[in-house]
Amino acid sequence: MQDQAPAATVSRLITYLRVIRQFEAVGLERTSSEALAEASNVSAFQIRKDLAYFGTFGTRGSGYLVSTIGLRLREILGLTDVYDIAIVGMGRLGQAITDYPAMGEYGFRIRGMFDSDPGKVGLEFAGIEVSPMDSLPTLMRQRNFDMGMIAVPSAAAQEVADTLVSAGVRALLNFAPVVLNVPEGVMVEPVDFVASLKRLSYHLRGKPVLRHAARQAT
Amino acid sequence: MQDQAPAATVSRLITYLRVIRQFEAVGLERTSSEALAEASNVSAFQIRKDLAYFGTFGTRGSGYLVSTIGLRLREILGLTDVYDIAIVGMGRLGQAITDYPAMGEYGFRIRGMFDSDPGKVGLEFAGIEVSPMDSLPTLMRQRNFDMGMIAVPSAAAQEVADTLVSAGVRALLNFAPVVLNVPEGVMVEPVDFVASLKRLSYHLRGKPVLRHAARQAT
DNA sequence: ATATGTGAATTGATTCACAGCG
DNA sequence: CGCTGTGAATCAATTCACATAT
Repeated sequence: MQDQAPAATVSRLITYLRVIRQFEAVGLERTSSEALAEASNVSAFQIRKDLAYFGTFGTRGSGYLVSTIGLRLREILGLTDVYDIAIVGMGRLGQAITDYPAMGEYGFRIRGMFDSDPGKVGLEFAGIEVSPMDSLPTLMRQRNFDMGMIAVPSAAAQEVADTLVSAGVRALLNFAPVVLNVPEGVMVEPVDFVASLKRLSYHLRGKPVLRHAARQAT
Repeated sequence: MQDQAPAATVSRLITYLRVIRQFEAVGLERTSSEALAEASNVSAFQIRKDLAYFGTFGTRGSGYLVSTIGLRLREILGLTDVYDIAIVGMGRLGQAITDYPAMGEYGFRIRGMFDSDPGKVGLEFAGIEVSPMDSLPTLMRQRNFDMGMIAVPSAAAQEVADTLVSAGVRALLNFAPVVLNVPEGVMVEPVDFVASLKRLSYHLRGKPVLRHAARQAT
């Protein structure tokens, strides 16, 4: 099962599912590519093309059933499975992720917490004990983590990624602002809101609401 | 000054600048498209093409000067300016952003905090007092926020976006997992790590390390 | 009659090959 | 001679138009 669909399509499918969930929440039963397009800010063409990568969903002339498109989207995105996750780095960020509510709504389960700081080892968050970093390979054999979240300082991120990858993890969420080198078949998703701010600053460059004094950025 | 370069190019420029900063940190003076490519995980072609959108940077035959490419990247990305930011929603997420250290390294300054909850109004974070939501238009006139960060629950996000936009803000960082509708010229950057997890689950779909029991996702 | 599903056309981004400059 | 800068070629994604199914 190779990734035939473009990455942009997958990102949009995630949006479509969000919209469908809103439709489900208000009890809507039928919808159309037009209605989905409206709520997702894309064209109806785009939606039909995106869905077409994965088969046929609706009935011509009448549209889509909210329930079936919802189920199919969940299946396509792999959200009908459960994923066990290891967080590496239990500093402020790691701790914040721990009790983030929205994750449990899907099958994302945090099942391991690691830190190289002996002061952190043994602490408990959300009922899970922090293990020392060097126990990761051993614990991996028992718990088979599907995903790893890298919440360590930039300087340590590549080493953590290597450890996770050699333990068999093939999906990494990387909060550190560095490019990770991983072998073919391993997927890295960067999460970096400062990078997003920089995309915004590019958008605003040269036209601030108020002209500010120039300043040397570091 | 329209956005001539593709969005993907801008994202890569941010990566290049990160690499250049590492080069600066170790005192490296010269580099090449090849070296940058290596450290950024892209092709040397891509780097030269990306830079070419913005002019000429290096000297043929010898490569790039780390200092000049660093300066040019900062200029292109608008990072030599200062941006005043309003955070809306001072719940856990808003508070966490408040004392995030990496932001001050660039010219991103948090200058306003807003919340509609009277219990939050008047509290102080990082030396800034939380103002009531309805004072945003007034304060906007005094402080001219360049960017808005939306850290409110999904249900309130669109309304907050509308308020910010009509106050004149043209760059929004949206932490709520909803699609925001904004007029032409306003840029929205979504930040949603659960969406990133879903991209990972798509990557893993049907091939978990360990086969898990099926489960109905919501 | 209506809205999906899809081949064809178009647009855009990436890759390449090499011309141009130091 | 080496490495940048760039037009041309390839590849990919989006848009369109319409045939198709209900």
